[in-house]
This record gives sequence, structure tokens and C-alpha cells, in this order.
Amino acid sequence: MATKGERTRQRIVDLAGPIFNARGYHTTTLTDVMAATGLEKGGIYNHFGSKEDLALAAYDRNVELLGDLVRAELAERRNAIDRLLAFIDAYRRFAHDPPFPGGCPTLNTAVESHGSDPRLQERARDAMRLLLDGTVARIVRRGLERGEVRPGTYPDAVASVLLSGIEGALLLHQLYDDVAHVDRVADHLEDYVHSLRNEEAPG
Amino acid sequence: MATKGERTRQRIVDLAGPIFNARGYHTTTLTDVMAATGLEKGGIYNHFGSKEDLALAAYDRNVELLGDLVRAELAERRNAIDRLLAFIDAYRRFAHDPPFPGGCPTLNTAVESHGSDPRLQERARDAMRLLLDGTVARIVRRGLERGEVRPGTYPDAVASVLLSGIEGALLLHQLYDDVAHVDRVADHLEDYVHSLRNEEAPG
Amino acid sequence: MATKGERTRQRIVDLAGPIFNARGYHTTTLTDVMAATGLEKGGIYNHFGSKEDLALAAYDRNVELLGDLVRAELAERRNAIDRLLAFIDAYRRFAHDPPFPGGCPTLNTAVESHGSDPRLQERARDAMRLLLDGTVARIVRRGLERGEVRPGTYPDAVASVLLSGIEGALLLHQLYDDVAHVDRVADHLEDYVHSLRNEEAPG
Amino acid sequence: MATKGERTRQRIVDLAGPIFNARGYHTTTLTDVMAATGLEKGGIYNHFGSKEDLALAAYDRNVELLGDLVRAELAERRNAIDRLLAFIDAYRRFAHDPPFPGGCPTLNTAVESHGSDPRLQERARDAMRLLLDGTVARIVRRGLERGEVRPGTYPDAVASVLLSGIEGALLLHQLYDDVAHVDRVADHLEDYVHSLRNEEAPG
DNA sequence: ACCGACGGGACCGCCCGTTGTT
DNA sequence: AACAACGGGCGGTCCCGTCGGT
Repeated sequence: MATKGERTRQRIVDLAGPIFNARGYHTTTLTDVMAATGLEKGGIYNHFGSKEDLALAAYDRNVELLGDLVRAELAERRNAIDRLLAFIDAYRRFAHDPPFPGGCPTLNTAVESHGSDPRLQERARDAMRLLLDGTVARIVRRGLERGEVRPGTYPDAVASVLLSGIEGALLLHQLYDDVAHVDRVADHLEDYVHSLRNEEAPG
Repeated sequence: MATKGERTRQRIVDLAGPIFNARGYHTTTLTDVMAATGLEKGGIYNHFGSKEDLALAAYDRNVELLGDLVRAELAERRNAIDRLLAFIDAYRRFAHDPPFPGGCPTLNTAVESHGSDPRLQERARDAMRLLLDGTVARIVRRGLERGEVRPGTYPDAVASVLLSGIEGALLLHQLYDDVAHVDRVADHLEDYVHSLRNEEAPG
Repeated sequence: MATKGERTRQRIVDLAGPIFNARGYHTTTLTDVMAATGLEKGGIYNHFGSKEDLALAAYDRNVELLGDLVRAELAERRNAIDRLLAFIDAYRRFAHDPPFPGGCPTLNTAVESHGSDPRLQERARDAMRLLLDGTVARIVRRGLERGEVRPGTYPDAVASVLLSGIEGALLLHQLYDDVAHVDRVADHLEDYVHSLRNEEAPG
Repeated sequence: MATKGERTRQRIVDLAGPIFNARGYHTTTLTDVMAATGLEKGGIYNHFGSKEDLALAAYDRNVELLGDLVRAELAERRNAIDRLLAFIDAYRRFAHDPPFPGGCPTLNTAVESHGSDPRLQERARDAMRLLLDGTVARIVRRGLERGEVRPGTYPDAVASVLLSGIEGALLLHQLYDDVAHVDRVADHLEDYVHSLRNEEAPG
């Protein structure tokens, strides 16, 4: 079982995650985190060496929660096309029933840390790379190998299209507090994914 | 001829615009603007009542510059499909040869001001609304009227799809400093737009 | 006739006087005076070398206006007792129908400039000295000479009592926006002055 | 025993009180308080949320010190006339041997905060009201009930007269650095108070 | 004589981080 | 492990005053 310190650390991360995501790194102050956790500054700095460290942990936690959604949808789908559709659906669900406020943490972190905070920027790059290459392109590649995806399809292109559409839609959702954008884009991307199916697939 | 104050104000905006866009609102300090303009604080505050006012003016200027690109592409294209393709191409060019550093100002402003700066947020909403409804959806609506666009096409859906894809692609471009994402997404969106052409068109 | 510059200067003083008196020296900003006069900073500094100079002129003007009230009351009163009563009545009227807002300028200036602005402090001292010694004590002295005032009366004591009472009453008036304090104190001081009459006076 | 923070806070107040009273609210800067206390800004803002909060605490402390003088004089005097004389004497002593420099804090605060700082103004009103109504008028009222004070005496009038005289005298004392004004006015007010004695008093 | 623009400085407020203490 | 107190610095704002132009 986790020691008391580890549990406290986890509690801080869980409470700080939504705050950082909703208000942004610069806008969020340690006082906010102190108020949310009920801890004093010393109690927080006992677990994190700096505000940035805390923000990194909070970001990681948010990415993990979002990843849980994706993994849950992908589970038990074996066909590449089905997995891509499930991927899209995961974000549709994320928009409709978000596990934390503030929209997509990677979108937020990528934009706000751009040109000012290398470590957060790197974290956002890693998370996005996992989705682009480690998830979508990987699914397409395996789909090509298995003949589920139409030959000639470019895995990287599919990844760029899906994630650009999704992130852009989440931006509009965040900007207007209107899920319609996400639904329209998800519909479109589903059509796009259907068009990737290999019709010559073996029985 | 413009008065000296107006020229100075314009110079401040021109110099502050790239800074705010590249480093973000919170990260950018008045000292940065002072260094870039060579003015003292008093000289800047003579033209802007607050840092926020300056940021608003800088954002507006950036949006105007980006809008110039779009308008230049749209000019003299009358057919709806052509206009939508030109719209996409404007952003492709924006990514390849940006008039200022830091990526899409509306993306940046929308994200960073979210939940912290209502006025900047509103500006971003307005700018995006102009693109969504005032540009893309409007083109589609007129294309439907003229029979250039396939009946049954939803103007708002096209707007959501195009702008989500574009903004998402600009995000990836910004995150990895790799234009490939923009090109792939632009290619995809062009296919999508082609698919909207009314094949039953007269003549 | 006064030159244009002199008229402008007078206009500035007339408009600045009430502002300085009502809001205080430190609280009043040149921007306030600019707004009230419609002039720009250059137009003001053309007539005054500094904010302090302007405040001095404004204070002098206010003192002059208050002095007009006193002189008007004293005029044509020859008997010392009558003149002292008139003096008290002048302040009663000042409280009931003030020529400018903010209460007694000497009270305000004396307090606010204490320990921070020697020139304003000196001006307040001069103005008060004129009232103490140049007016009240002087009246008493002449009244003693003429046998109108009871022998043994100390002119300086009368001056201290009258002006302390008056200024203190004006303070309470200003603090609670209630003239009752002034009326009560004026009544009391009138009794006091009556008690100074030389009952053994000739014919 | 008081915690360290409370002792530091008290030390700040004790050191800031004389500064604020002697130089005024606007003229006193946090740097002054830093220099006097040896603390950095962070150390001060740990105990006070703003300069105004600190000034309020400092004012309260000064009022308390002055109140101690008054209470010490009033103690063990039961007769109303004696208590009023003691009240006057307290201020005479305050002028001769002030517990802090700068004169009467309520006078200073009332004047300087007038029209610019509502909270300080309110504090001054409260403090003065305690003296007017809670002390002087109250003593008179009880004196009337006990037959110590001449029937027909107006408690509020006595309060206005005493406090106006005292505050006005303190003003002159402050303006000329001359206690004579206070002594003369105190003498006069003592005569006045004596005249309020009920000569028909029983036994 | 007045305007407009700019310099230059100072002040408050805030916020991150550290240290001693319990 | 957590608290409480404090350091130290910076950023935005504001304001007075000057100077060139008109």
C-alpha cells in the first residue's frame, strides 16, 4: 500500500489537474492549489520541487485520464477500421462527458507552453506523438498489413487528419461551449475512416 | 498624413504583435515591448491604457494580416468550390510563409485566454465566427443557391470541418515545427471540398 | 484688461481649487485638472511650474473666497464684540452655504501637508496666523483699548478658543456631513464672546 | 504565548503606527515600513493584504493608545463634571506628552481620507462617534440622571463643543508646534464644564 | 499659448520558493 | 511530513514633468 506521502502527492495531483487545465499554467497560482488541497505551501513543495514540476504531474495525470477513455474504446476492437472509429468516438465522448474541465490538456499545454516552457512543450509533444504515431498511424499500419485498410493509404496522413480534426474541433468546442462542432467533425472523420476500408478484403 | 502619435502607436502594434503571438500574453512583458520599440513605459502607456489593451490591438493586427492572406486568395474566385479551395490554400500558404511567428493568433489567443481573460476570449470568438459563419458557411450557402454545391450539404458542418482541420493542423505544425501536417490536412480537406461539388450542375 | 494667458491661469485656478479641496493634494492628479479645464498638460504647465505651485495657487484662491465671507460679515461692524460674533457667524454661513466643496481649506491643507510638504504647510500657517493674530486677537486688542472688551481678557486665548472651536466643528461637519456640530459650537462660542463684553463700559 | 507571526504583526503595527500618523497615508510608502521593520515586502504582505489594511491596523492601534490615556484619566472619577474635566485633561496630557508623533490620528485620518478612502473614513467616524456619543454625551446623560449636571443641558451640544475645541486645538498645536493653544482651549473648556454643574445639587 | 508625445521613476501587489519549527 | 513565516524580485500601473512642434 502507498505511504502517506504518496497518497498526499496523488491527492495534490488529482486536485491540481483540473485547475491547471481549466485556467492555464500561468494563470493558476500556487495559492489556488493550496486552497483546493487545504495544504500550505510547504506541504506542496514537499512533493514537488517547483510549480512546473507540479504542472507536469498534473498534465500527465490529465493525459492519463484521457488515455483511459481512448483505451477503453479501443479495447476488444481488433479490426483497424473499427479501432479508428472507436478512437474518434472516444473523443466524441470526451467532449460530451469530460472527466475534467478545460478541454484537451495537450491542446492547452502545447499552445500555452509554446516558446516559454520547454519541459511542458516536450511533454505535450510526447503525448501527441503517442497518439499520432503510437496509436493512429500504428493502427493503420497494422490494418495495411492485415489487408483491412485500402492499400496506398498513408498512415501518417491519416494520423494528421484525424488528430487535426479532433483537436481543432475541441478548440471550437472550448471556444463556443458548443459540442456541435465536435459532432460534425466526428461525423466527417468517420466518413473519412470508412473510406479507408479495403473493399477487396478477403472474406 | 498620420500624426506622430498614430505612427508610433502603429509601430508599437506592429512590433508587439509578433511578440505576443510568439510568446503568449502572460509570458510577454511590457519590458519586452519596451525593448522592441525602444520606448519607455510612459511612451507605451500613452497609447494603450493597459497591457490588455495593447494585446488586443496586437491580436487585431495579427488577425488582419492573416485575413489579408485569405482575402487575397478568395479574390476573383467566384465559384463556391473554388473559393473553399482557395480558403484552404490561404492557410497552407500561411503555414509555409507566415507573416509573423508563433502560429495562428486566434488559436493561441483562444486557448490562452480561456477562463482567464474575457476580452481576449471574446475577440477570438469574434474572429473565429467571422471565419466560420461569415466566410465558409456563407460561401457554402451561396454555392447552394447557385447550384454549385451539392444539395443537402450543411453549411455549418462544412465550416466546422474546414476550420477544425485547419486549426488542428496549425497546432501540429506549431508543436513539431513540421509543415507536413498542414499539407496532409490541406490535401484531405481539398478532397472533401471536391466531394461537395454538385455533379448535376447545369452547363 | 487681463491678457489671455492670465485669464486662462485664473480659469485653471478656479476649477482646480474645488478639486484640490475636495479630494486632497495627493489624491488630486493633474489628469483631474486636465479633465476639468479641458486643457492638456502643456497648457497647464505653461502657467504653473509644478503641481505644488498649482496647489498653492488653488489653496490661496480658496482662502481668498473664505476670507471674502469673513470680510463681508465684519464690514460695518465697529464694536469688538459685534465683530467677533460676526466672525463666528461667517463660519456658520460658510458651513451652511459653502462657496466650494470639501470643507475648510486651511484645515485640509494643514493636516495633509503636515510632515510632507513644507510650502503648503507654511501657507496654511500663514493663513491661520492671519485669522488668529491678524483678525481675532487684533479685534480683541482693539476692543480692550476701546473698553469694549472686559479688562484682563487675553487676546491670544480668545483667538485660540474661537479658531479651535470653529475648525474642530468644521472637522465634525466634514466627517459626518452634519451641520449641527457647527451650529452647536457657534452657539457656544457666541455665548463665550458675549461673556467677554465689558459690562462696565462707558455710555 | 503569542505565535511568532502574531508578534511580528504586532511589531509591524507598532512601528508603522507612528509613521502613518506623522507622514500621512499617501506619503507613507511600504518602503518606509520595510525600513522601519527590517522586513521585506513579502514579510509584510504576509500579515496585511494591502497597504490600506496595514494603515487601518496602524490607525486602530493609535486610537487604542490614545484611548488608554482617556480611560486612565476617567478611571475612578464617578461624578459627571469630574469625568468631563478628566476627559479634557487627558487630551491636554496627550498634547504635552504624546505616545506617538503626528498629532491626533482621528483628525489626521478624517481629513486625509475624506473623499478618497471610504474605509479609513469610516474608521475615523467610528472612533469619533465613540468619543462624541459613547463618552462625552453619555457622561452628560448620566450626570443629568444623577442630578450632577444642570437640567436643560444638551448632551450632544456638550459633546460637539468639547470635541470640536479639543480637535481644533490639536490642529493648531500640530500646525505651530505650540502647546499653548491646547492649554488655552483646555482652560476654556474646563470653565465651560464647570458652568454645567448643577448648583442645586443635593447634599 | 497650447497641444501632444515621451521620459523616467516609483509604488503597490503578487507570486514563487526557502527556511526554520513542530 | 506539514506548517508558518519570510525573502526577494518583478510586473503592471500611474503620475509628474519636459520638450519639440504648431
